Amino acid sequence: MTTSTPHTSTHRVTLEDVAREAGVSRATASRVITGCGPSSAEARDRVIAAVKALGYIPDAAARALVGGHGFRLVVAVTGHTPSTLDDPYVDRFVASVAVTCATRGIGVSLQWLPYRDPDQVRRLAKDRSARAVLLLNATDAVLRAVPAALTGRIASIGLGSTTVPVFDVDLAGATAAMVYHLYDKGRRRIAMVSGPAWMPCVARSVETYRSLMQAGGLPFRLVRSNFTADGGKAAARTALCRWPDTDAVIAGNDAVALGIIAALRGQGRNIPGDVAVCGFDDIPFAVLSTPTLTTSTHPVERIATAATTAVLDGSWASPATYYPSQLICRESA
Amino acid sequence: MTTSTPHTSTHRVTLEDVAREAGVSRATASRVITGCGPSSAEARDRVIAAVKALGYIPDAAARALVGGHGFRLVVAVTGHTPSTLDDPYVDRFVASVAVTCATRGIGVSLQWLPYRDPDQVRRLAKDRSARAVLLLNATDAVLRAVPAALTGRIASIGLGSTTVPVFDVDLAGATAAMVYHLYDKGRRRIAMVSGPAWMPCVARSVETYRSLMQAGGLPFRLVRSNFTADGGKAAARTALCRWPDTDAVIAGNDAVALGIIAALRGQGRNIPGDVAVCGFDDIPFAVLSTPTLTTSTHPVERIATAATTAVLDGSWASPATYYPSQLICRESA
DNA sequence: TTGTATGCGTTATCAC
DNA sequence: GTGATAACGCATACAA
Repeated sequence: MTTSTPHTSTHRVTLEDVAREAGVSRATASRVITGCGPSSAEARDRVIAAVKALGYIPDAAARALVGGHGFRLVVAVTGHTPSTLDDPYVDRFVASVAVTCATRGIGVSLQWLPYRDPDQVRRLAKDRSARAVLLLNATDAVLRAVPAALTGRIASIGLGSTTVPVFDVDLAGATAAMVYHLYDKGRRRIAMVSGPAWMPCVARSVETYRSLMQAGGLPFRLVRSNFTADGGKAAARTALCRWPDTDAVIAGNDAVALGIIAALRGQGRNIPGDVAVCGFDDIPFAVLSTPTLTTSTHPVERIATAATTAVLDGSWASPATYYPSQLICRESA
Repeated sequence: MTTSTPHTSTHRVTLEDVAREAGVSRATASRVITGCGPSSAEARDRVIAAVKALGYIPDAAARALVGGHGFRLVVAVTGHTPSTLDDPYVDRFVASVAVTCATRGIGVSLQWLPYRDPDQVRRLAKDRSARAVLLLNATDAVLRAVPAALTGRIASIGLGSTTVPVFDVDLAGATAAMVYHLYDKGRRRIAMVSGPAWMPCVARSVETYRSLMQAGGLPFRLVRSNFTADGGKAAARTALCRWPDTDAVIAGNDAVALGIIAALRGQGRNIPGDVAVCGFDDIPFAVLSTPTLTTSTHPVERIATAATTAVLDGSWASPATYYPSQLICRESA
């Protein structure tokens, strides 16, 4: 069963070698390995044995060439400047995608998608090396610019469309849980410091907050910010200047929440005594802040893995998949 | 000069199309585009014009197939468990690499390299889809297992070898600056909470600390930990139990430093009054902690970009490149 | 079920 | 300086 030719270290083992070792043709070996097409049990066993014996690894380049599909997954992040990519959330997402891709022998590349030039999505369809695309912070304009050629191999985190499925955390549920939690704690003048208005995913939080406050006859107090601690500091000042009696703040993420806490304490306010603050993401340092931060989990890894799998396999169950976020009650609210 | 066949949106423009448009052979078109081989000025102009007119993008898969090289950069992180990959530093590094790779049309994949099985590096050489490799937290055993086939397209962050160039932050310089800073502030009983002993990069910090303390006739107080806040908490308790009069602690990173601060404050110690604490990395939350954290910068993006470029271009100036870290003095030390 | 033959898009080796 | 032509490794339509 073993060929007489020894393995020289320079020689790469190819499908031809496997077929010869198994005593079958290349076609049969290929069918067994890909799992597509008919194959007898005996042939299958022999091919599999040969694969293991020779340590065969399919050449992804050749597969991509004949298959006509690319070999890298592109993560495109919409934003106003290239520094949009310089974000811990993006980092975490990309790393998760990179892990999921690794087992399939493909890689990830990360690029900025200018807010001002949504049509750049089309270039991704032209580039044959791009096997699939994952959109982050996509706007309506970006979604409209998605060419039909990308259908089935593109997904979005945040906002989706009829042709682009969306995978994200259940922001509405998370926001509702926070509002209820604060209400239970006796808070009635609850403000929200949300992300920038142009980010579509922000709307889901804001709308939930708005409808809940309205239903309860409570005041609607919204301040727009970015997703940084500095943004949180500024927003806190704005909010307390505008509505001094605010007794709770829901922040867009933990960084913002920590910025808000810093600003509030700087003004002599007691957290959570005077103002309760809660964040979103449950970053590692949420448990290290003073006070420790009440927040809600963000299953970034699950989202990244699901979106990657969907876009690579080219099939998904639903046009919209939202993963639950869990409220983590600590000291700040 | 323009062909009569219109561009159907489904048809991908290939080198054949460019050659036809330019009125030359595929070979000539290829020579012009790659820049390798002879070509007349006229042929060059016509090919370049055709490329622009048709919006031609070379098929990377075909290039990789004929060239024999891969199309993805593999980042392999050594550690005891797969959760080694679940680290903000790794995330940040991978994202930076993914950005640098994007402009070259290739992708990144991230995988765990088991501490117990260093020989798994060899598999990367077998896999033709891997164009280059970047090692994180590589041990001596891993470095020894690196096959010759990887020479010229592998680099390491942390520890290098004669065949594997290293790119990293100047940990020795950063540590020295911290020790001097603490000394200037009057601290004399300075402890260090380092990363685990098996991580070679940790040695550079420890050695610098050791020699400096020895030179100054000061006590050497080392506690091993991991790079998490919980690890920092435990290490702080150990250190203060062993050497109650410790008046300063140098932590392995900011997470550890914040854990140390939390533990110390829990024991009623005043920071920096009783004990000065400094970290490393200068994470965004170093400025948000109470007290704000004295730390040192970590140019992860520069390191990642340099290593990626070196390993992709296959050439580098020096076998070891260390980037400076800058001390950031805040309240904690 | 299996083997034969062809094509994927590019680079490189030759003659010319 | 240029143009045929042979690889590169694999998947698949087709014939057996």
